Amino acid sequence: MPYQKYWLMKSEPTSFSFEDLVRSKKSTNHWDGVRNYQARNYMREMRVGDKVLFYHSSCDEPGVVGLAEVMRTAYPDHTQFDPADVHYDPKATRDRPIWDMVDLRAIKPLRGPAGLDVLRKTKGLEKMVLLRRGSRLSVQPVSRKEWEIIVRLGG
DNA sequence: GCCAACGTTGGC
DNA sequence: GCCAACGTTGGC
Repeated sequence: MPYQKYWLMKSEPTSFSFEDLVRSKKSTNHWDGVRNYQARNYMREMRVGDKVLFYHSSCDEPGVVGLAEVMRTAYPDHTQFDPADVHYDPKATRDRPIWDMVDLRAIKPLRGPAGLDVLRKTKGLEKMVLLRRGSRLSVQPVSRKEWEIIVRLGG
């Protein structure tokens, strides 16, 4: 396998939670709805086997709740073509898709969820994209060390 | 290409 | 619900 990378992906648990991923067939599902170019471009960099921190946002306890891995590299997000979908993009066509998604498989939940408050206080995570002021990217790169620290936090 | 207005994100 | 920070849009 080529060089393996680490990522963090945000989801609002009310729309799609880590538990939803676990309950999916083969614990695998597609990650649709990304509508930000930088986040999309990061997804395009993903390779099968890359590891992902699954983050819950806009909820009572925001934080990393589970580990996942990339099962399929970027391919067109079907929701961009569907006028009935909230993520519909009239500028996208089947011939010229704009937005991509990847498939993820749940590896395991973190026993002690690594809450945002905890992450902020944890040594070695000072430079995490997630913790940068004003950072809103829903798909972000994570360093190997950051990954290891957070996995250790989660037991 | 500038930039004001507007929309979205996401913690609190 | 508030609001800071950021991204996008569109007139010029």
